This record gives sequence, C-alpha cells and structure tokens, in this order.
Amino acid sequence: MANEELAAIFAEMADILEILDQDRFRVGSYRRAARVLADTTEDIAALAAEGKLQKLPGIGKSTAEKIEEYFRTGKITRHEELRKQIPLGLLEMLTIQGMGPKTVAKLWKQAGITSLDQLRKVIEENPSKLEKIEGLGSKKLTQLAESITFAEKVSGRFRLDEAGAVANNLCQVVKSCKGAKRVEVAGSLRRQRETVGDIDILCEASEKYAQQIIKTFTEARGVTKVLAAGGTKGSVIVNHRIQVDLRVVPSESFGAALQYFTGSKAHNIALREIAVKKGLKLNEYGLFKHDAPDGAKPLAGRTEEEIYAALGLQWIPPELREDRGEIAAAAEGKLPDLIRLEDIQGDLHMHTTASDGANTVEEMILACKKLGYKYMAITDHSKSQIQANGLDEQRLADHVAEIRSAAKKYKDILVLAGIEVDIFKDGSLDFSDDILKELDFVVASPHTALTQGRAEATKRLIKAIENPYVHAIGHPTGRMINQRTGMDIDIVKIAQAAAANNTALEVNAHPWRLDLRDVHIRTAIEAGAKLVITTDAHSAFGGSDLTLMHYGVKTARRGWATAEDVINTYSPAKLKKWLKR
DNA sequence: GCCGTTTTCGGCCCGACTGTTTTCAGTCG
Repeated sequence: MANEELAAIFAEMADILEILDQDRFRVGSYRRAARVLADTTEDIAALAAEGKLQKLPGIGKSTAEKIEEYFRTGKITRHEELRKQIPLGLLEMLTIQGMGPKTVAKLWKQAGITSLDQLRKVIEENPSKLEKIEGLGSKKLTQLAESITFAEKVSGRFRLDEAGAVANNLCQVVKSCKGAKRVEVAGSLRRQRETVGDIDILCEASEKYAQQIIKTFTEARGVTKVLAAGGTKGSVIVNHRIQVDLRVVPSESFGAALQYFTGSKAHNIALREIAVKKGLKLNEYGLFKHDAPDGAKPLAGRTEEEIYAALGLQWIPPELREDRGEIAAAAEGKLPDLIRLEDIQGDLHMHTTASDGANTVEEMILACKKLGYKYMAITDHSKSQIQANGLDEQRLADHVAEIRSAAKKYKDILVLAGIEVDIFKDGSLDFSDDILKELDFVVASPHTALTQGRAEATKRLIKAIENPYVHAIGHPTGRMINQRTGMDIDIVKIAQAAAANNTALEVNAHPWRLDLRDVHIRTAIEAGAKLVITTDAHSAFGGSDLTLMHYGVKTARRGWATAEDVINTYSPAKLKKWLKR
C-alpha cells in the first residue's frame, strides 16, 4: 500500500538525518509527515495527481514534491541519497532500547560498528574495543546487550486482550499498596489502540508513599526485570515480554499526569503548542503560567476536564487523542457524541454447535438475554467452510427451523435466523439468492483469497454489498492482528457502495480482528455507511464469547462513531424496519 | 521542513531517569 510505503520512507529519512546529527526540526517534520501518511485513508496517489497533497496537515511544498516524485518514478531521490550516507545496518541498531542516534553514530564512527550482529559480537567477545568511546561504560554496554537479547525474543506490539490482562494484574498490586488512591491505566491501552507497545499505569498517592509503591510494583509477581526505579517512576519487564511503567503522582497533578501519560505523543505536542500560544505551559504536573516559578500552584491539574477546559477545549475522549483533527473539533465544541457499550441493543453475528460454535442455539439465546440484549442473530458458517463444519442447504433448513422454534419460547428477545455466508474471491456467495432471501439476517464475509490485490478485493466486496439479500459485510479485510495483514481495500469506494445499498459494514469486536479498523470506520462514516458491531462469538461465555463487545465499541469510538452510525444500537422496531429496507 | 487572527522569518513541547558527567548528554515517553 502506497501510504505505508511512503510513511516508511519518510520515517527512514528522519532516522538517517538524526544519525547524521542534522536539523532536529526537519527530522520532526519528516516524522510528522510519516505519521499523517500512515494514518490517512485518503488515496495519496489521487491527491498527488490532483496536486492536493498539501491539504494534509504536516505536508508542505517540499514533502509534496517528494511524494509526487515517488508516484512518478517509484522512488524519492533525496531518500536514495540519504541511504548512501550511512551503512544501512545502523537503522536496525536504532531500534534497540537505550540506543539512540547519538550512540549509533559513535559506534559507527569510532568503532566501525555497522550492524546489530557486529555490535552483539563485539560486546560479547571484545568489549575493550569500545572502552575508548566516550559515554559507553560497562553498565551501558550490559544494558545494550540485554536490550538486544530482549529484542530478539519479543515481537514489538501486543494485542489489547494480552496487554489488558497484564495491566489488570499489576493495577491490583498497586491498588493494594498503602497510600494508593486512584489507579488508572494510561497510554495506548487507555486509548484502546488496536495494539500496544507497553503498558502505562498511574497511581495517585502522596509523596511519602511513592517510594514504597514503586518498590512493591518492581517486586510484583511476574516481574522479570527492573529497568528503572526512581522516586516517582518505576519501569519493569513482565514475563520476559512486555514493559510496564508506573508513575506515582500527587492528587493535585493526577489529571495532568493522566492526560500526559495517555498521549498520544502527537496529541500532547499539539496541546502544549496551544498552551504556549496562550502564554501557558503544560506538563505532567499541571497547566501553569508560562513563567511560573518552580513550586507554583497550577491553574489546572487535578482532573483532565479542567485542563482541557482551561485550554478552551471540550474534554476529549482518550480514543480520539491521535492528532487526527480532534483538537480542532474540541475547540469548536463539535466532538462527536461517541457510541457507548450501553448503547448496544443486540449482537448480530454469532455461531452455535450447528457449525463451529461451542454452545447450542438455546444456550446462546440465554447468554444474550443475560447481557440484557433485545435482539440477536445466529449466523453459522456456510457450506464451503468445511473446516468450520459449514452448513449445506439441507442442514441450514433444519437449523433455521430449530432457531425459529427456540425463538418462540423467548418473547422478550428477538431471535433472528441468519447465516455467515462466504464471499468467494470473485464476489459471488456460497448460497443462492433463493436461500438467502428466506433468512432474517445475512452476514457475508471473506474467509479465503485474502491476499488478492486492492482493486480485485474492492470489486469483490462491492459485489457482495450490492446483493439485495446481504445485510452486512463481516470482517471486511480478513486481517488477524499480528498474524496476517488481510486485504488492502479501497474503503472510500466500499463505503460509498455500502451507503448506496444500505448494507452495513461490520466492526468485528474480537481483539484478534478489530476489522474494520479505526481509520476505516471513520472514512466509512464520512461516506455515509452504517456499521454493525458484533462479537462473532463462538461460545456463550468464557473465551471467544459475547462479552468481547466492548473491544468493538472502543474501536468504533476510535473511528468517531456515534450510536446513530451503528445499526445494533437501534430499538427492535427500528432494526426490523432497517432489515426490510 | 512546516507554519502563521501577534510572524512569510524565526520560531518549533517538556520532564524523569540513567550512566558517567564533576554539571550533563542521551534516551525515552
């Protein structure tokens, strides 16, 4: 995908410039451009062709020219030139914790080390070679060696379910400490990004308890390494895998610290720039007058709300804090009224023992009732999903009869008889229209041929969207987080087709999927498409179950979704009407 | 390299922790 390739190129140029110790503001500009390019669902090639690249924030004349060159020639001359100026192995060295551009440059220029492999060998076999380098003592070398080993074992980012479990355990440990008041998760986990790199925990406590709380934290069960343990901050590795940072802050700064450590970094920078323009200074202790002396009383800091208010902004929900336009919206009082878990009235994608689920139709009905749902749809797999025990026409007929019979027993929940029908690679479906039209709810999903190209994949999904008997497209890209990227789709075209045909696009809530993803959701809404948030549950409770809904809701919030955008917030009557559309 | 209802030039966010510094640089978030 061009967006990601371009983002990678600008990020790499920033890295190289940093190693070469060039203008740090230019480095910052390249990094911002990289982030904006990675975030946007706009068709960059089209913008380039129309000369409209500069409407993207952070893209100016020079960057626009580079992007245009990329589409014209397939490369960026400045990028190629920069790559010739350093050994490319340095870029890999830069990814190691504790090693930044200055250290990489020193190792390269003073010791001739140009790759991670080489560095590891030198530290192991001949560390005296590095002694002459200023700033690299034995402790630093040990730390670097450990970081290299750690990087080999651990793959970058963690899914929300993995990180959430670790965070909950450690929050309990911190909460149990003497003097600990509020304990909150911050960072990308609070923003509910689809993956998180590390976990940030914040604890409200007075200064006299801080040291002991940090100590208890660094000695918690599961901690396999202590990276730092200061007076207000502790940092550990849990289970040899994931880094967890704890900050202990006093009550009067708790809101400021929560805001600060929730990020994102880009959001915070934008916020602090607003503060500066107002003659103020924002840090993790509060909002101050620009020239306030140390120890001055903050203008705001106890809660996040008062900080945003003092900056002239609506409070911004964490899921929106990505510097994707939320600050301008908050300044105008135009933030969306985001969907909440309580808005969800039913689940419209789930499986039973009829295909590959663990529970019967009636068990799923009881589980949905227990969650307070007013309606539900049972959507087992279609016949080509042989490995998932997909239903053929005859078994489907029996299954539907069973659902309708069970539904009659439960008057207080509307039970829809549905199917998750496979979308083949050409966009045709696993059942004929004659079969589909007899069903109450049809989710059409791609399960195979997930590596086809963008144009083909887009055409495929649009064909399914245009089928009059299809109500929703299930996990539209088929991606599995940290496992497979799924299909590259033209979300604008797909959303336009979905809006025109009144077909909903699924936000699959399973933390392994989260598909559609946040930026797709936002684009889909802007194009007028409706969403349906579902769990794709394969059991009633305990595992891949109906309670995963909150992940989908939070992902939808990250896509700026309101309840009105999501069909399973409708009342039963409104939903019934929508189904007959 | 970007950006502008104080600027088209001259700014560009802020602090903790570590290691090796005898007063601070580098890294991180």
